[in-house]
Amino acid sequence: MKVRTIAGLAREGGVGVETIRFYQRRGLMPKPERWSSSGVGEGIRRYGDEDVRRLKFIRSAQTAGFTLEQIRELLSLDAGEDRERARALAAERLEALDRTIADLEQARAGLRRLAGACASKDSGPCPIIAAFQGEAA
Amino acid sequence: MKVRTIAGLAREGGVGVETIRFYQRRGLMPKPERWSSSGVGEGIRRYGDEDVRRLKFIRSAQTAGFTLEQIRELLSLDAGEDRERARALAAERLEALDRTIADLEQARAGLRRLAGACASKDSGPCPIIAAFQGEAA
DNA sequence: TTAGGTTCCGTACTCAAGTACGGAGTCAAC
DNA sequence: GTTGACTCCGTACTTGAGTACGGAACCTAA
Repeated sequence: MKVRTIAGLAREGGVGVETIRFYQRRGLMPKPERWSSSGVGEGIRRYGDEDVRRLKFIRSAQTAGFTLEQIRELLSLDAGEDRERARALAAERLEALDRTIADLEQARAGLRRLAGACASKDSGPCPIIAAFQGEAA
Repeated sequence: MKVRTIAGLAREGGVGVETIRFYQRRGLMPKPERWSSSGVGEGIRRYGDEDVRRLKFIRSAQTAGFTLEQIRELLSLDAGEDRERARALAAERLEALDRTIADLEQARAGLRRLAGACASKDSGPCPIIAAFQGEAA
């Protein structure tokens, strides 16, 4: 079980040190005990593999569109008994995500029209608003 | 050419009045002259169909992931001569949009796994972190 | 002509998700 | 046994996109 300092954890998680501290303040990441090798003073905190997994989970869940607050709840549900709640959160997000993806695909179509309209080398204005609006809603 | 007050424009554009004012301050929407029917006083501003189109464009462009600042530039390019720049903006956004959609589709797969893992009615914990992380990067 | 709803404007506040800063403590290597 | 990098902590600042507020001017219908 590899251990790392906060900088190592940050590196493996692809975030900055300050971000981890921020997650700790928000209750998303634990603050492991400070531990001094030389027995003198308070020492520093060390992080294990579990912390890396947790951090990576946070990043993926964020990509899925969960807010940090919702992620905090998911994490508190992990290994808990409330499957019902976990499923509800997932289902709700799944629906929103599908809507978002659909919106984005519509937007992509508009953008292609726009790029196309401005592509031909002949000078003169390309009507951006009209091109992008197209026949879309 | 129908005219409307700011509230009418807001309604047709599906935004709040304050949002339009905000866009005016940011230079995304024009501030038409104030016009008084009775000739007394300064009157109020009236908005036409062009303003509705402009407002709807802003909303679609936002969905496509442009920032308001980039949208301001696009609008200034509309009917301008700089096709090159317009195309560059569109292409860049198109690329980012494709990445985003791909990420979201990955996230959707994770979410489905999560929903599935917590779906079976047997009690006991469902390992949210593991389920969502799955085998995804 | 007056009461109400709107409009106009400047300024201030909100929210999510970080980022930055500064000083004190800790650690590892030379 | 000191120096230079890293950690810890609290607090403050940032960014993007709005929202809210309050007072004065304006407009419309009764």
